[in-house]
Amino acid sequence: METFQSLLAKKLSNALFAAGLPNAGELTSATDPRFGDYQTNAALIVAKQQGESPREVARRIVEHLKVDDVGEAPTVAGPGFINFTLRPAVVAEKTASMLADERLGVSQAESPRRIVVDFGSPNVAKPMHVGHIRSIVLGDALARIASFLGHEVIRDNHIGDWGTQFGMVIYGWKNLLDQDALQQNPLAEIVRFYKETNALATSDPQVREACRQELVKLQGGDKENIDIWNECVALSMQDFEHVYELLDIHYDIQCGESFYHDRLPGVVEHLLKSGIAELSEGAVVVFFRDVPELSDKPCIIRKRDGGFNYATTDVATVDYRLGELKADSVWYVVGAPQTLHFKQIFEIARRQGYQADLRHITFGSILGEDRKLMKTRSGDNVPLRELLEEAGRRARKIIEEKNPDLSEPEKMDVAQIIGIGAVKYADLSQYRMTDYVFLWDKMLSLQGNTAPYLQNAYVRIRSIFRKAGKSWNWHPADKEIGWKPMRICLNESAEINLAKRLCQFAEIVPQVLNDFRPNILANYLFEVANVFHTFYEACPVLKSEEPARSSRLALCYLTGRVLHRGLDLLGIKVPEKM
RNA sequence: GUGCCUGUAGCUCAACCGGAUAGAGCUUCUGACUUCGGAUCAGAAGGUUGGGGGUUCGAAUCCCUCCAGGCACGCCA
Repeated sequence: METFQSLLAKKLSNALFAAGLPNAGELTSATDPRFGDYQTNAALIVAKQQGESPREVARRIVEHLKVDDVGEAPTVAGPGFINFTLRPAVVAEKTASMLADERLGVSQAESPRRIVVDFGSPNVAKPMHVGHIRSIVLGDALARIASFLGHEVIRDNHIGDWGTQFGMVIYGWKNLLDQDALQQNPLAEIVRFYKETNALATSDPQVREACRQELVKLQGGDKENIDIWNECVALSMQDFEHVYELLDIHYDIQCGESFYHDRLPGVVEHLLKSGIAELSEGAVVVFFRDVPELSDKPCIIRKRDGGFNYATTDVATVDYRLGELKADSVWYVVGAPQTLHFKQIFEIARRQGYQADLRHITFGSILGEDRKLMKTRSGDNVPLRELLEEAGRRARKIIEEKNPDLSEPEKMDVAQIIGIGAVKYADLSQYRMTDYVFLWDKMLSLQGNTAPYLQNAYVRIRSIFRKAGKSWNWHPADKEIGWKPMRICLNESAEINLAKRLCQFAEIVPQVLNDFRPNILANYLFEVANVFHTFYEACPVLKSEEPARSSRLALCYLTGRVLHRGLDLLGIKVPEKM
């Protein structure tokens, strides 16, 4: 289904051609309702290129614009903008066709790609903490959107399950393990003795050496150490899975660092042979002498002592994803501190001849109310599991206040949906690069740009349909569209505004991937909820006469589906009641 | 020291590849309820876009410079 935007863009392009002008500028939705629904700055750009009067160029373009099938006659305004206004009847038609479309008008990508999305990536023997939220939530939302747009998405959890920390973990397991505590809370106990070992190793060279020996034994395949390692990985995974369940996150593959362990010697050998890497001060190093920004930033892929590091693993990972998984694109949803590292890894991939699209998608930090990195009172990282449980508890409290009549199972279910949704939405509704302040009251508020506000709009719609009776008994999540083709009539301005906004869903969703910004979709959904509420105030639905009644019910239905689908693309669920 | 990121209303954040009078929400103030779930809506107030230069028809956006905060810069991940 073609969007108004792309339809008008084609018409514009034709008009420019017919007027003998170069194709230029862009056609976007209007920045202000006074300027109609869509606008283009094409005349301004062309006029600049050709040294002519912008308004004069605009007039020439307008002469060739044939848009009478969708809108009013285009107007020239301001310095030379051309504004377009849609006719309500055309909007009504489009709205009706959206009703019958399972994809709500969103087109599949013209050239579907195979995309590996690398996000989350927790470390074994360390609990996931608040710092992991952004990677998980962002990565999952991007994966959902890419998948909806028709790409083949492989979600990969690159778990930190191999590396020097295991020397200490194994030493701690052998010397400091408290079996009872391990039974009680396995991961907490592992973290405890890992920290203690770490402290010991820092102050005591003998412990440090012992840890190193344990690591050497592990890497040499020592049976006892391998068993301990396996046990620690399994216990950690249980904890991760619990968090993933709370967050409704599902990976397609979980190729952690250990998965690549066997491949590392081959990787280094290959890079040496091909001349990409060289020996330097005993280590194997890749220099980027011809890349200005990396010229003084070499990348070590094998340490002087023969050990491998995370750069080695990441090169092996690129090999696997591009060489064996045949990915066209890899998205690394990883914090900004690793920017330099990924520049190096991507450059090494390029030198190996890979042409895939490799992206490092960075994001800002989560701050506490003091505007410093969010920590517990004792200065530790905030465990993610506890944070999510807290979200559920707080949501539960609000539900008790606002809607005590819900049944107990409903309360539990709704609290989960609202609490988790609030945390996810707080993250996704803002530009990923800026740091943001984590405020419970703000994200759980029923007012403003929050998940509960959007969920409430949806709940109101569902409530209307419960009252509307059996003949309207379908659900937005149903695969089957239970809606017969019907006429939509748009008379009130609130109806027109709502319908126009709904039609933009298909324009917004693909935009998210331009620069990996789910906040564009979040803001759009907020606007939808907003114009819906205005409509809801201004236009009675159930009490109105036919044909307005059916038409308004259809608008409600479509709004419900857009909210449902839109939030689903962000990984957020909606309750039926709240 | 070098490089990257960030700086927008009192607070939390938008503004898509340079577009029109920089938008929301919270807070404050003024209105609208025998409501389809008022958990809402309508309206008002609130700005030298960190400072200063520059590029042009036009700059929060691009360039230069300074300030503030964060991060990274050869054997941790």
